[in-house]
Amino acid sequence: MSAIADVARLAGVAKATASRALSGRGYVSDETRQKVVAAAALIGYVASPNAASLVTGRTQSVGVIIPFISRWFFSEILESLEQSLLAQGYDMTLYNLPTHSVERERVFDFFLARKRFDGVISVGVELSDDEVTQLHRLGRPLVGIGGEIPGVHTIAIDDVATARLATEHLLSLGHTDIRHVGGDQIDQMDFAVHTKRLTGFNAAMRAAGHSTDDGFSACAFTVPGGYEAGLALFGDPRRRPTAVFAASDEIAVGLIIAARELGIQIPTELSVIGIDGHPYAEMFRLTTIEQHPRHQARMAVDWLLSALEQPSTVGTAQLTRVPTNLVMRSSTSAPR
Amino acid sequence: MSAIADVARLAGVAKATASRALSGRGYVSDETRQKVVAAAALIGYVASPNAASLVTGRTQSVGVIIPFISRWFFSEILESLEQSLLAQGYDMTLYNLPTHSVERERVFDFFLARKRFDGVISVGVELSDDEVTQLHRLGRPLVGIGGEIPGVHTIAIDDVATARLATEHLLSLGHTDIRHVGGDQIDQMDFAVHTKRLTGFNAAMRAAGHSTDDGFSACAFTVPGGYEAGLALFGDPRRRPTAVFAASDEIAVGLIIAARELGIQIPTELSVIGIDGHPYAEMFRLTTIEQHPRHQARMAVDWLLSALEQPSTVGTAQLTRVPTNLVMRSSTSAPR
DNA sequence: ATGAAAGCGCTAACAC
DNA sequence: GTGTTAGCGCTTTCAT
Repeated sequence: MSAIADVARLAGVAKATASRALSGRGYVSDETRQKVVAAAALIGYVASPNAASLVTGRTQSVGVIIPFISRWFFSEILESLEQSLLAQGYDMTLYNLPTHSVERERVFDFFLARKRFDGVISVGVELSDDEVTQLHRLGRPLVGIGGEIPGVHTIAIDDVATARLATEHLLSLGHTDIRHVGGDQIDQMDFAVHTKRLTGFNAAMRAAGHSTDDGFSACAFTVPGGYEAGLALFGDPRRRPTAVFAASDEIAVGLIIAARELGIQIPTELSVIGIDGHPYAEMFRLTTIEQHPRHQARMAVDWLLSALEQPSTVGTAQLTRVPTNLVMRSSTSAPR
Repeated sequence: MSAIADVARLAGVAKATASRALSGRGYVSDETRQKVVAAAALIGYVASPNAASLVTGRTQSVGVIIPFISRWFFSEILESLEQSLLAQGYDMTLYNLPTHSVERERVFDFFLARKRFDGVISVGVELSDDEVTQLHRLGRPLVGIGGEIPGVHTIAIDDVATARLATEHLLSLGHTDIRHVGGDQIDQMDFAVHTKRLTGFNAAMRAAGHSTDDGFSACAFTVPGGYEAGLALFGDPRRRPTAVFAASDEIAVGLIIAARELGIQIPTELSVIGIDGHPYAEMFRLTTIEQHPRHQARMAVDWLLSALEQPSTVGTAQLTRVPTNLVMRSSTSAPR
């Protein structure tokens, strides 16, 4: 509607002065600023971000690419990213990129190429070298959450160590017949999360002198996934483990639901531990390892925004490990 | 990087011709188009949407305002919106607006006023008259999902009728001692969804000649919320209903978990019905009423994009009721 | 069917 | 401190 020229005319100054007064950049006398601000308020002036972007190259918005929206960890990240960005005056443009998707190429070649963002946050997406190069060529800072990407600043937990910690907790209680129920090893999430958690489990088991043969069951990374796996795994009492390390709280909850349905007592007959810090953990009194998604999200935004202010930081790509911590609840105990 | 001038030079034509060839608007000979397209591909030209927006007024992006990200219904809507919009070449900018939030004013006055979108989709947000006026003044189409807003085209289910249908199912099985467990009547979601579902419940109960005194328990609209309510409601066997209508599948699942923990058999001692179509419904064999979020999302996008093509449609604000349907599973049966 | 030129609304240099 | 001027990269009349 109204342009900055209208504001300038009304305030009796030049466009440039009006621009300086409103943006805060450059020298303007207090008196003039007041006039300009009043004039702008009077006619309800709102700057056109397009026009500003065209000349400054900044868009005041951040692109987020993420493979899931509805899974707890990711929606938690998303919510936190949105809040942090909004608080700093940034819009958040969302690209939902399922792992094995035909959209992926399109998002990179078409949507991201449009450069409608000042930076990109990649959540749980393992970018290929080509994709990183492509993104870097756009000259915009890039932050990853969820796993190491060469040349990209990243916030992530240590999946192997976390899985080892979970397993060690069960071992320390005296369990020896422990299973790992986690994501399928073929149909992986990015960053080989499934493999890393299995690796941590196997390492802990072997270090304690236990076999890892037949120690793993695959399932979908969801409550129903854990439920299905639980029905299959606990069906035969003779082959039932005394403890299970689930690769996520969702899976752990599904396992517990299945166990209860089969009449198995938690934790006297079966101990279960998960990873995440999901709100359901409380309800199921699930022992779990928290990975603080909101904290990770805030760190990512902080880094991105500071990289925007100090473009020198661009070379500083490094991996920040976020500590995870064990929260004990009564889903685990010593084997009887 | 490269601008349209580069493409034009390389193809040996004027900027205007290059623009026409690439955008598809206006007359260009096939031969010329080919040359231009080849030149663009050669130097990896991508049009600057900012510059284009500045002159066309179109941004090729849509703003979405939504109160929750992690609740199933909303994340399902979000995922579907994103897919539909992406498929049509639109970016999606997300504004997460918790119901009682201080951010709300800021989003309207600052973020939405920037007009960085061609249209707005409001999901589960009951816009005030002022907000609608404000949005309409921006001259952009607006579509709502979740409840009637005067002057705004809306996609919604009939909450009262849906709640009545759910209650009638329990009544038709022969239940007379039925409770409704739903959202708090003071701390409402937008569109008074909590009240509407309670209203539908009360209407069905009274129509069948049953009292509605003491027939309602409030809880959070989540699985843990339903769980808490269930522990409280089912604790005393003497006051236990034979059936419960839960205002959402999440609540219903929480109730079932609580009931099982208390040793109550579903459905022989207690029948439960919910609303949503949540993926957990299958696992808990929950009878539910589906409300098809993805369908609603697609309808909203379709309407918005057609309104963008035919601005005449602007006056056509109307309420489209999305049909809901009962899916019977074994969480309900006749009272014994 | 194509080219030349104007201008979308803003900010950044450079004068004063 | 403030005004003038020159574009940012594109689309769109208006000529031709």
